[in-house]
Amino acid sequence: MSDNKKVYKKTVNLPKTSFKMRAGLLQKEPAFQAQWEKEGLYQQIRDARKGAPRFILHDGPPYANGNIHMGTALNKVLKDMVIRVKTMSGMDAPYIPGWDCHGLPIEAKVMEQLGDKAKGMDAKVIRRICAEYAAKFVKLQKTQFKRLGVMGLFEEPYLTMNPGYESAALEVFARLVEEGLVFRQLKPVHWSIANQTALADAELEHHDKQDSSIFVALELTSGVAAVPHTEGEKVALIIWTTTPWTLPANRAVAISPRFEYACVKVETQDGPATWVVADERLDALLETITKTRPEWLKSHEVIERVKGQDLLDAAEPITYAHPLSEGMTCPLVGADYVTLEDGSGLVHTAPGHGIDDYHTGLNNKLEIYCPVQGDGTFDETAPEWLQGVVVWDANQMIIDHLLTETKLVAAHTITHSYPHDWRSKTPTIFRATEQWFIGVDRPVNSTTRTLREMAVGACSTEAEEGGVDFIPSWGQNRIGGMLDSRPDWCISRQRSWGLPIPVFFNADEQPLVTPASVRAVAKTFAEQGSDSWFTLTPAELLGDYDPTEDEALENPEKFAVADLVAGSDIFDVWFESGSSWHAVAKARKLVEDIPVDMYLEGSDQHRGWFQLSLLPALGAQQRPPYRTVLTHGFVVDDAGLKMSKSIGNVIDVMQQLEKRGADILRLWIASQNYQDDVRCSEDLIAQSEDAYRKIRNTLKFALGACGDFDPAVNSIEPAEHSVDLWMKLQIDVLIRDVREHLERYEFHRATRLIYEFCTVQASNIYLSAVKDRLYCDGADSPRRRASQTTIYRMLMTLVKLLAPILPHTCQEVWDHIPSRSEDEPKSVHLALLPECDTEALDIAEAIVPVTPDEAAGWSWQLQPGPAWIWEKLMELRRAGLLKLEALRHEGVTNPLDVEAVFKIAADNDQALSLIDAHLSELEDLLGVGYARIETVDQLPEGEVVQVEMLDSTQKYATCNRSWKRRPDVGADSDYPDLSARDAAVMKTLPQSE
RNA sequence: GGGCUUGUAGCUCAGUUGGUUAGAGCGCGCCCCUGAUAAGGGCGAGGUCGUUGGUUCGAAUCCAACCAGGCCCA
Repeated sequence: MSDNKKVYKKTVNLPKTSFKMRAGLLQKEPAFQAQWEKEGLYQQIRDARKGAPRFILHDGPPYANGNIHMGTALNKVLKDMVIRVKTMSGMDAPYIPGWDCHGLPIEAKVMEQLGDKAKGMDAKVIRRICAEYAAKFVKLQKTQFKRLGVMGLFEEPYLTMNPGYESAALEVFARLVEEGLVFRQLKPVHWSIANQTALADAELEHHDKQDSSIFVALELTSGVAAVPHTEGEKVALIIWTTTPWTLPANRAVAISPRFEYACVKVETQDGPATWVVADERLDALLETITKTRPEWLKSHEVIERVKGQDLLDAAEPITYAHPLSEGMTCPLVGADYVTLEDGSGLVHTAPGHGIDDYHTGLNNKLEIYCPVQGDGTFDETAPEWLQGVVVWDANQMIIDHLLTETKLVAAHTITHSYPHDWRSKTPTIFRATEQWFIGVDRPVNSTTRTLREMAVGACSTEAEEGGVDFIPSWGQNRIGGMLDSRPDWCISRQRSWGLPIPVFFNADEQPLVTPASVRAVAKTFAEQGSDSWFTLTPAELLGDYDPTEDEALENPEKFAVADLVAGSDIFDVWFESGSSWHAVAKARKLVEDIPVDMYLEGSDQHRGWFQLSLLPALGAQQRPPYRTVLTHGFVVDDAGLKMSKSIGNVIDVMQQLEKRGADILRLWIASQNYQDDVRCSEDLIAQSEDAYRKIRNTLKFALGACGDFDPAVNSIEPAEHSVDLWMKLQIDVLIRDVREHLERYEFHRATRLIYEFCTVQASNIYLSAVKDRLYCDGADSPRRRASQTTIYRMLMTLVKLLAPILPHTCQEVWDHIPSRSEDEPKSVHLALLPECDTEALDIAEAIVPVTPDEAAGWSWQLQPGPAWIWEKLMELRRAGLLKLEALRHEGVTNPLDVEAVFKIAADNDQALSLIDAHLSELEDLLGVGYARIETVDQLPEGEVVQVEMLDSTQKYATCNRSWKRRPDVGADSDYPDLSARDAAVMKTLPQSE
């Protein structure tokens, strides 16, 4: 560098900012979070938005167990971005995070830790340990959520184990009792033998299991006339089952009235017989016999085929001898769920051991019989040889017994998918027990409609009043399908760690559960928590409740409070979290009444929280709890497979947080289309880190460019034809489009627009173009100030649009903005999103230019608007850059050593004036030293302006200050090594020597 | 097995009511700048639009089947 260059360097206005490119997020983010907490930013926002329209995003409580994972982070950050966008849109959007604290996973974990010590331990002691366990993880997860930059009322979260919450959940229960939706019934439920409890659907998972698949012949005891057979020979129904242990509870055989059944004459080693089996299943049955006991079946022949309906309509009803209970006969019944996919087309029906069987049992007045006890052993009502035997062991015993009795047709081992208890990973059974239910097909007292009807209605496409919006819209299909088919909701569990179902039993084992009795318990719980259920007497729990004054009781004299015994069931945890719209949204006065604005959870919650919040809300208040349901997909690995420890493709969120920082993770989340599954890997997050750097650098450059700019003093509107006007247009387009995407919660579109804006419009084009004037124009020159005005506008736009996504970085930028205008708030998080100058946009975009041909059809002449003009100029830029690239390969590597020549036909006045007006802007957009126009007689067909790039190293001298090679270097004799502009600038500067 | 859903360059995403040669940014490769420097600029190479069949003058787009994922069930 020459001495002169060194001298001039000091006179150049280089970027000036203390904002560092090195982000240091790992140190800065916790510092910002501490600062926000100290300054009470959340409360400041509440105060600032007091009285503004409310937006309530009601938090679905994560389970207070373990560390958060990537899915939790995705969910919380999406919620946080929604809250922040709404807040910055001027709404009052408080956020109260919550935790689901009760339930089996915690209890199981605690029991596991206690080991043998748990035996004989008092329920209230176990509950205390569970509460401590839950509290520990609430505290842990709270720290983790805050580390993600999630903003909310973390000092007062809602916990489902808080007395106030428990009491409020009981209030919801009281309403459901009042509406006649709560009932008690013997019903087969999924039962975990290992945990000795009924399980909710959500507590099951399916794994492969080996079982015995058997075919059994059940001999007819009456109605044989309906089956063609040889007089005097046995007639038998062939049934199939993979759970031989349920045969003691067999009470019927179900067939389909629609199918054809074959009457097959067989000769076996046990003698002759006629079998009834579905025609379509006969071959499969014979194949099984051939494979398992080929000697046994000597011959077979189909005598005739009869319709299932005909068997059901037999003059003398068909009955058969129970396979295990001597002397018992059972009926043949019809059912529509019989399939021909496997089995024999005749379905073994045990109403105490299966849901379909149960319904068939109800329809046909069969006994709901269940000889299996909670520990999985047979009770004293079972055949003596089975009593005390565990069902899994009973399978083989029963097969052996059937073989001895010559009732077995075939048996072999199969592997099939079978429900397992998600905690103990052991297979579950269906077992009929007395359970509490919320009925979905019972008319709700105050409406005559059923819960199912109301729920399906609220979620249907015919968006009636109070209908729910689903984002994405197929959520409606999904929840609708589930609501159509869901059974009554079994809300009771036989465990300790939960909210007790406030039921008392009298001496006759009759339950006391009325709106008043439930509310009495709710009152006690509000004061003393649900632990009181285990420490207080029923009289104390019920307080001043008096059965004789309870109109809901038909026979109050039978319910003397002193003689009552408290029940031992607790609620399904879903009932608790499903009451949060009342226990939190209403109780904390977030809303006057439901619906709240939004529930936002993963798509698995269509069956979970969305549905199990909808039902109680409809039951209690006949309206849905939410206006909008927004769902997101799951986090999967880079190949789209689910993350699992066994595959080893899990990306740990806290590890990423400690490695890269929250804003990187947030940017990654914001850039994903969450409606689908979200792919995640180390590399994919690393890509967001690159994007972050680009954004950060753009912000840094803007801060540096405004280092000596005070908007209140130095603002100047850009001159006509300046590239600043183009930039202003781009900013307005950005604001318009980004806000549109944000309003639709399409963060990934908004994020991409902002990012591409930083890359293309800002970095590649505008900032590169105005560098020369920022650096070399006089510090206070109008042209430079106009660019600064534009850059400042760009900076404020970006920092506000980005604030919901990158709260820490934007706070940092905000703190570095020099001479930030007085009307701007102290924190960017108190600011409003930028407004688009729609008027300017309309003017720029609405005036559409037309070619003369196109104009022919119009009655008036259209003028090209700025947007169109700039589009043409940008095309010239692209063409010029290509030429520049070609020149570079010829050895002219520095564009400042190049002059751009625009060739225009001499008679094209319009083009000449257009290019002339924008000549200096084109010079900078191309980054060349000099640009000029050259008129020519004619241009090739279709060309209006032709751009050429010429090596000017031999033609012009280089300006030692701006480094541009141009003809006006040396024009000022005082500064022979400077261009005219730079010489003029130098003369305005105070002489340093 | 059933319900809902997804499949466009290595990655993240655009692709209007079916209509020229399927786009962008990143990443990658090559080049340049050194006054945005743990930065910046330019150019370029990347795609049988999951597969197969069908409708159509014409399909990434409409239909069907299949394949591979995901969630929820059985």
